[in-house]
Amino acid sequence: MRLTTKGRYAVTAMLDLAIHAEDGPVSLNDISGRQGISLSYLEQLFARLRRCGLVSSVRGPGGGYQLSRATPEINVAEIVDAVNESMDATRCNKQGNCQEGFECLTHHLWLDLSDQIHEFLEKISLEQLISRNEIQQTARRQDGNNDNRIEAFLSEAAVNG
Amino acid sequence: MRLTTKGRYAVTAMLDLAIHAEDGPVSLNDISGRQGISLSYLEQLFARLRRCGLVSSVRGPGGGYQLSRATPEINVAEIVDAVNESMDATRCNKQGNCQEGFECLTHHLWLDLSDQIHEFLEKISLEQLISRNEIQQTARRQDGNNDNRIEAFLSEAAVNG
DNA sequence: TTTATTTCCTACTAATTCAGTCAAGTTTAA
DNA sequence: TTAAACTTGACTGAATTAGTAGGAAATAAA
Repeated sequence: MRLTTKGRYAVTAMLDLAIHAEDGPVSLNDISGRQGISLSYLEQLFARLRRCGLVSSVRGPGGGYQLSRATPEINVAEIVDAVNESMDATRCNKQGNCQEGFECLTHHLWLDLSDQIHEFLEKISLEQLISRNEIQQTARRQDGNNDNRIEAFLSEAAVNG
Repeated sequence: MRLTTKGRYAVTAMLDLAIHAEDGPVSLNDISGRQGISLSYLEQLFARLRRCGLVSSVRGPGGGYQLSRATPEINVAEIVDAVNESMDATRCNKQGNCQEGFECLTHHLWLDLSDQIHEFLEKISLEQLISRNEIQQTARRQDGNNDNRIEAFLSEAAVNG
């Protein structure tokens, strides 16, 4: 079992996508800028997310990615599953042949833990995440930085005619 | 966050220790034979378990390892913590500086998940594990193999005088 | 006192995965 | 037609895993 940057980045990016869904397709370049994730790495992650049917892509200028389903219909577990192998805690992939064809002494413990983790992550939808206070604050901070850049660009444009 | 063979072996070995506690100190060689874990690897794991005060050692012939506390007083979480870094799911070790000094968009999600996992594993003591049916069965199977070997040895000894 | 058994300690290694880069493509709106 | 944007595959340095190897120290038993 593992949860690494890969799975964490995927959820973060999907959440960014959900937050900025109103503006049409979101480019990986924008996500990269806001979330501090390298563009090339995002490309790899979204290839998997697309293959699992979680997002759809729009190519060409003005294109980007969109969620395939509404935010209440996407939960964190499936995002992590899409990019990470899984959150399975057993060694035997739940086969029960962990020690010479038989169950190891702790097989059922890890089975229970796997269920526990999966249930927890399954219960959390993107919509629920968006509605959380801390996340809205963080999102505003990230967008604020972006707005500042836009403002700076616009005022400069005004000066230059 | 990760749960690998290291953490799983540690819990398995501690459980083996708990099950055979009545026979006095348990040697790593015995555990290695019963649980199919390499002796050298066990030595590394028990060095950490000893440093964390979970087991005490008796050197010399007939020696081995003993639990430092009674089985209800040892839970799975502390065993995993002793050998694995931790089951912390955040990237920032709960510091909240995951993205350029600020919290990343999903910081609180991973914080909650970490708590969830830790609480779950904390609630499970070695005593609870021992009392589980599947574990008793597995233990009997493992000891059975061992008993067969002892029987074979004894009957051979009888033949040889 | 010797010997066998056991823990203790350090160093090494092959394989895997992570996290990310690089370089070439293809699509398609403007 | 052109450039923005996605797509794909190969590659890489660093870290971690899952061990192995070899010996030193302690100690109970012969």
